[in-house]
Amino acid sequence: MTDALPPLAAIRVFEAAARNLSFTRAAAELGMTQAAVSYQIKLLEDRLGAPLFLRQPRALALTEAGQWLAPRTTEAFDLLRDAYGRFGEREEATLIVNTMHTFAAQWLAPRLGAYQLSHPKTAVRLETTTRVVDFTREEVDVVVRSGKGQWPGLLSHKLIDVRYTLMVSPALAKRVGGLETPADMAKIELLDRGDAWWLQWFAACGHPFDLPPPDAAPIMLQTITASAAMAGLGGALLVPEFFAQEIADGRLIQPFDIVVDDGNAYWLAFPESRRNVPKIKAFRDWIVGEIRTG
Amino acid sequence: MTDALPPLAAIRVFEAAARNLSFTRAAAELGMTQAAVSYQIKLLEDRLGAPLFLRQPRALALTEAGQWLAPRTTEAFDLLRDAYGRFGEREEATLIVNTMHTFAAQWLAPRLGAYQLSHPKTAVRLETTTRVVDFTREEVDVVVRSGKGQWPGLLSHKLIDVRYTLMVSPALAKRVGGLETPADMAKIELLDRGDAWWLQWFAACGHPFDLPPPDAAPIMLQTITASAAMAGLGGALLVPEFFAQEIADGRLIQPFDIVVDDGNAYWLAFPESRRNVPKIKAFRDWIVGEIRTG
DNA sequence: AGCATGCATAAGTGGAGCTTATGCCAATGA
DNA sequence: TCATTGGCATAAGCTCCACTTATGCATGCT
Repeated sequence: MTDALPPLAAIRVFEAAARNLSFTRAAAELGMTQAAVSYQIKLLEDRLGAPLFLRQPRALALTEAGQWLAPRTTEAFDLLRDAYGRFGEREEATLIVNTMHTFAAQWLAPRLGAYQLSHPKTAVRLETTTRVVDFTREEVDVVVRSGKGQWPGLLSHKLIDVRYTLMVSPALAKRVGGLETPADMAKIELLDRGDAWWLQWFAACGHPFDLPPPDAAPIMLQTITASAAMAGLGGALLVPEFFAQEIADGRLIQPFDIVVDDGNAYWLAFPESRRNVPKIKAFRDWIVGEIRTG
Repeated sequence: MTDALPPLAAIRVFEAAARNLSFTRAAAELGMTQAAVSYQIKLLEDRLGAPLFLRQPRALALTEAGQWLAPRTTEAFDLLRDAYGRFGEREEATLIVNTMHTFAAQWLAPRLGAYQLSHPKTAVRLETTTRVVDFTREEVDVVVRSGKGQWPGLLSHKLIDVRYTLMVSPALAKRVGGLETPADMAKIELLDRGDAWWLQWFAACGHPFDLPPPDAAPIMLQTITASAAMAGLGGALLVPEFFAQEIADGRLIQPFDIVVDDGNAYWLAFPESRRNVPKIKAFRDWIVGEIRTG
């Protein structure tokens, strides 16, 4: 395809001039000077080899060639103006959030309803993955991931420290006669006991303990592990912020104050270059506020 | 209308990249480097606040935003490409020639048929005016006008010298007993005798003559004056080239060799800037050839 | 491993696309 | 008739942006 299109700048100027039938008004509309319009029109006429306007004393008129070209050009520009004009609004329509399963299930999902209510114009699409997403390869607006919060090109906000503590169901604690000291841990099952956090937890409580061999099929999903714990099947290491409601309801209790932590945290992150995109800014403000107010 | 259109150069590059799903191929199509395409796409994405492409290892893909924008953009560009692509061909379709009445009637019109046959793609529209046309104000491709052939901004080709000579019908000459010497002129009527050329003509033939007062209603159109002469109503001053056929047919005769001339000529003229427009070039070549070959 | 493919990025540059300033023409109006 | 005004053309000069060149990096292929 021999792209014989004349310079687009000239075409745009022609479109405005033809619509206004005035170089001066076209210049005003395009935010440039009348001289620039005159220059571009001349350029286009030279390029096409035919005059497009008749310069009559006080009035500008299109030649036949111009009359033929003008409506077609305007039609094309109307399409562009419509598409790029509605783009912004369209873009605000959906926000794609990618998080880890646990955060989505235990923290975000329960709160999303409120967000949707306060931001009716944007629908949140919540995706969960285990793999780390690459913003240049996948279509995601913001992510919640764990780490130290330093990712090149990304702006991040700390949400929740990654800290684990022991949780059991009150019924289980009662059945084994109470969990008063770490030594009592021998009385209960350890859920998801392949989890390396158990090692740290026992180290932190200063009580030597022989960890049993890991389960054949580790669970590794806090939501499920927590369900097992609530069912009284054993003790689980869980992030307290994720189960605040369960503790408040009395479905889980935290027998010891011992909390382990490796310095990682859950972070909200998104490309630095998109920090001013309204829907992203709105979501960030909301989630940071939610964290602050508990 | 807030013309929030992003830079058109970026839009054009996006259109090509989206169509090719490859920055490299788009660059080749647009005759620029891959780096330039990458730059423009980034510019557009920054401007819109949303990525348009997913840069996957060996394959480029459009994001949802890109998928929404691409077809609309391509549609607009297809319109432009179609319009500006067909423009040239359309432009060749008609040639507007503006001449003086006499030249059109006596010289051009009889030959136009042959031109149309040899250039079937362009229709010639022949307009005649008395007023001098201004190419910037009226829609005309070429003119034939008389003068010295020097007009700023115009390119001109000399066609025919403006020379007048006496013509009468053979019947009239016979009726008055022949026109042998200028003295015989007293025997016939002078057609269009207000015409200043008569003064020059009598001066040139060296024979004193009292010009009668001008007609109440001067004709000033050679075609009509010539008709009157052919009808035997008197002698007329006519441009010989315009009446070659009538002389050949014996409908008019030129009794004396005396010819007057003020240095003016009929010229073909058109804007210098349009000298390479095919239809103009073709017409000029043809008319110059017709003049040369008589 | 090593090569090929394809996009990103940095640095540097040339010229397109402006602006400012001025001229010119014709219509308008006192 | 003369001054005024509206509107486009033109010249000169500058600025910045759209490019190129060169290189890097990641991935997939052989």
